[in-house]
Amino acid sequence: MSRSTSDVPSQVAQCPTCTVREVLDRVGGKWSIGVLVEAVRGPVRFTELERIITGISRRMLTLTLRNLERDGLLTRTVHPTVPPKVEYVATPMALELHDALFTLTSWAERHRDDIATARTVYDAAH
Amino acid sequence: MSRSTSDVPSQVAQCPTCTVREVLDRVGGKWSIGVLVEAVRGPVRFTELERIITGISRRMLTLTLRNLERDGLLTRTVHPTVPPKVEYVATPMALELHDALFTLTSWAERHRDDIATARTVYDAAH
DNA sequence: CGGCATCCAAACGGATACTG
DNA sequence: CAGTATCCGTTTGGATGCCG
Repeated sequence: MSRSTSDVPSQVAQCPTCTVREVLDRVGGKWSIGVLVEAVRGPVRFTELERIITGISRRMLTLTLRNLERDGLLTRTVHPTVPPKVEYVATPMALELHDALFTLTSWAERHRDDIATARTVYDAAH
Repeated sequence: MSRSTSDVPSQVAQCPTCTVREVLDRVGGKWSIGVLVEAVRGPVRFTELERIITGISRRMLTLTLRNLERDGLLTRTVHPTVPPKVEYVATPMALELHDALFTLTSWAERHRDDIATARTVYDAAH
């Protein structure tokens, strides 16, 4: 792993660091993961999400959905009925991302206690 | 797994979603990954980081270092010399995290073009 | 039902002067 | 060298009214 350039397929993000940041810029938001996870389970409606994801505001849900849709992680389907019905579902790409996040979940679970301890120790010393 | 009930009101993560968020709360910051990556490569000094990580301010470097240290991801070593010398190095736990992030990197590389395309399409339609 | 628009508060982050 | 303190602009996010 060199600091200098290796073979790059496209233009931006040569270094792994930047690549990771790309992901983080998408799902690093406070609510993105939560919305994503629900959409992976199957089609889900706006109001459903609002109920499931505790604490999210109407505005943030909208913003999160729009961003995920824009990045091609979510598909938005409008049913022209009365009352209106809109369903969101994860794309194949999002499913893969969901699986990739499992590695992180695993890490977090393994080290949850270590981190808690580290914090306690640090806070005690400062 | 029911959508309807929120069986656990606790602050601690039971669901995978919350677990992922725990990680993101640590390394989701603008500079965390960059600093982490450098510290994984070996001991690195404050000024070195300031030079390597383009665009970071002195304040943000300090804050990022303190947070990573607090979470037990970085070890800070002070050499009582003149002039002072402080070295930061990643802990074993951080090394594992670094590896786990590779899965995400891989995803981002595979789908970089897809995302770019999705954005173009979305922006054109709105 | 599914939003968008508006207003406001808090968190995040940059620049830089100062210090042991 | 390795920070801390301060100031200030930007971004993020919550609450809510309105509307098709």
